[in-house]
Amino acid sequence: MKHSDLPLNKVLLGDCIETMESLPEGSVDMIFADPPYNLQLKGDLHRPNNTKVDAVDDDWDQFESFQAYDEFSKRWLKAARRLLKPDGTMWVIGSYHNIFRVGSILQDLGFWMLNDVIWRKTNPMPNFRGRRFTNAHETMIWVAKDKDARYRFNYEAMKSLNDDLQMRSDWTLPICSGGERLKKDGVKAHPTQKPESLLYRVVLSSTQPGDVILDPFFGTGTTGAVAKKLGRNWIGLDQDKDYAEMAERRILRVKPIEDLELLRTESKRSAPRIPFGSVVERGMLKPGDVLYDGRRRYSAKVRADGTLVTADFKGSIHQTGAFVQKAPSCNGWQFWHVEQKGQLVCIDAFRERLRAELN
Amino acid sequence: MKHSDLPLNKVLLGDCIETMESLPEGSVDMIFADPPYNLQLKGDLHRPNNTKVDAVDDDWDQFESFQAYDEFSKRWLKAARRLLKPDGTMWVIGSYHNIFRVGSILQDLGFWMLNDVIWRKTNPMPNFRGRRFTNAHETMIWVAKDKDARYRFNYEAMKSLNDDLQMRSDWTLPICSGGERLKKDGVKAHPTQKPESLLYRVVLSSTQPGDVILDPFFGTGTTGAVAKKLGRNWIGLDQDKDYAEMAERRILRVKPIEDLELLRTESKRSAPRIPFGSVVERGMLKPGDVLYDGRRRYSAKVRADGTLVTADFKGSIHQTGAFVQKAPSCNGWQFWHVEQKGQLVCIDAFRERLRAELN
DNA sequence: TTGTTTTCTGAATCGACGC
DNA sequence: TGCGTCGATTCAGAAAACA
Repeated sequence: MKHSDLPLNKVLLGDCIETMESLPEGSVDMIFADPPYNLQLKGDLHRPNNTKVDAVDDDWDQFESFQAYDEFSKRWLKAARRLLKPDGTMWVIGSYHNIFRVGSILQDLGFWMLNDVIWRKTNPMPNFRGRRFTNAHETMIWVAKDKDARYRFNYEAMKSLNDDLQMRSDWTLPICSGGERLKKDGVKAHPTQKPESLLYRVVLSSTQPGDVILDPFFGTGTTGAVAKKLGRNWIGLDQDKDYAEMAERRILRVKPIEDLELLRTESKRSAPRIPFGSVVERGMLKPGDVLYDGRRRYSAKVRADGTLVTADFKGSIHQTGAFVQKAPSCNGWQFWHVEQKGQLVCIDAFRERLRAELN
Repeated sequence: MKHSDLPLNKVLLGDCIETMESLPEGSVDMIFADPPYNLQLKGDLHRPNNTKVDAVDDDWDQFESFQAYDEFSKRWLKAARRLLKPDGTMWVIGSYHNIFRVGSILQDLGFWMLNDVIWRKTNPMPNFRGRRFTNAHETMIWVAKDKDARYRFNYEAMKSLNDDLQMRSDWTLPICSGGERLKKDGVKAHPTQKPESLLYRVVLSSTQPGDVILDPFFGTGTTGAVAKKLGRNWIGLDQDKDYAEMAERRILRVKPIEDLELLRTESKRSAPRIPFGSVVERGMLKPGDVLYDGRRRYSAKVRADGTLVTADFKGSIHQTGAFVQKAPSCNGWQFWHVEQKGQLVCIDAFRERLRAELN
């Protein structure tokens, strides 16, 4: 799949399900969807008979409208699943009115749940009647296409964004207001415009520059604006011409971050692999040098071929570390140290030095 | 319905669905349920230090399929619905593995959703493999029996509990540990014991003294312990004799609180931690912006993930500040400034602004 | 006795790659 | 596709151990 086969960085007007079905299979890296939940379905539904409405019928009404919502959800989620690349992921946001239905259907369709992420609003609408808890959050579900997908998660970038602590499943962010909120004739243009900060974190966590991000319920185009800012491609679907025009105008004004280096998310995972043997080969350690664990409980000797040897074991730095600790596994780079000027220095420092040479 | 028709303040041993079906219809004011989560774990998980994570692998959490789990859920939820008084409410807690299925079924059965409430854990288990966001919350769904029910919500009590601000739908509470955690021979007695603080808030918000509270998955009896403490009646159902005995012994030791004022939580919380990443995410600084120290001796560029970069270093605001000064450590918030209208402004000002939003 | 450091643990759907 | 090998990965709070 080449990007050139896709209508990139524009809004496609029309029914989102039909549009998705017309786009090439397995072509999209990530989907962000903010589906409607207040469908005005009642008029379209046919009760099996025309009997007078009573309490029982009320229940029936409710059931039938859930069923209609489920049908709609299944259709667009199936179309979305078809569009996703095998290792692509999808985010769906909703509230308690619809998110449980969406979540169940996602599981039924074979999507694999990675996280449910809570958007905690710093400034939610208060509850006026005092009959419930202030509804101060929305829920996002993040899924991979299936259980074994090798999806993208920019762990280190998320950790950096959170002061070097793992990013949690609850995100505290304000709602979209002030200058960021699109207005038309002085009133808000769209009822559910999402804040760019929310999309920033979504996009930064699960895509890389150049990826294709699709939003089937584009609205005022927050997904596109953030995608452009972060150097990703976007495709917006919407059936409302006014929204589509507003979104395109909005995104036109967005300036991408130019220096791609600033966008690159660090991933230790993709750092070049350094075999321990090269540390010996390069003379940073010599055969016969003695390694210790951090507290000098264990020791081992370096051999010329980059293995270690103890009184009763021979093997890689990892195997030997695991053996002396009687542990199932061990990261030898972190475990072993060498004495330099009376201090124990972790051998991982040698690996870092070799990596720096390669960069 | 008189209370005398009910087996109050004891644990009923056996299958919870059968037991519920044997109790009188419309007799219970509130139900709190912590059903099996249907975790689908396979293989062991080790921490980075090679210790094994003690996961939930109990028989009662094993279901063959989503369908089997749904059938089970429908059965117990129907039985629970029959037991509830017309104006009673029910709470169900779960995680992303099961809560979407439970939520859908609740809606299908005609329950009326009042809130979904997020329990944010202050001290969740971290994510060891770095492949997801740290799963730091669980979800509770609070429902009335139907749309027009005149359910109980102690609005003022909740507001008082929250420093005279409306109680929100996200609750920040620690997990159950330390002395509160029931142990048997030194190891945790139950894999999923809930903290009493969580149940305090549930019970205090939606019941009044003298009410009957039923828990169909009683386990070690946290619901009963809190109910007794708060002067409510409780009924616990469980099929495990050991758990039942442990719970009864535990509740026997509980002393009811006479002065409810004591339950007020002093929540003059310390200043919330603001990661530098949020300043970028929120657009207060943009990737590529240049930061200087107060005397413009050093400069660094902001990256998209909230790290800084200089000619020969990349890292957090603190690490980078320390590096350029060749100092062992540095408070980046105080050290770095940005030029605005020709003036250097300390980036700590941004942190203050974000803190103010969190009030 | 008191302050400091180390250890332990909690509802977890938790790898990638080559042969 | 299945299996073995290599290698990457943790935060907060309480309790225990130690100084």
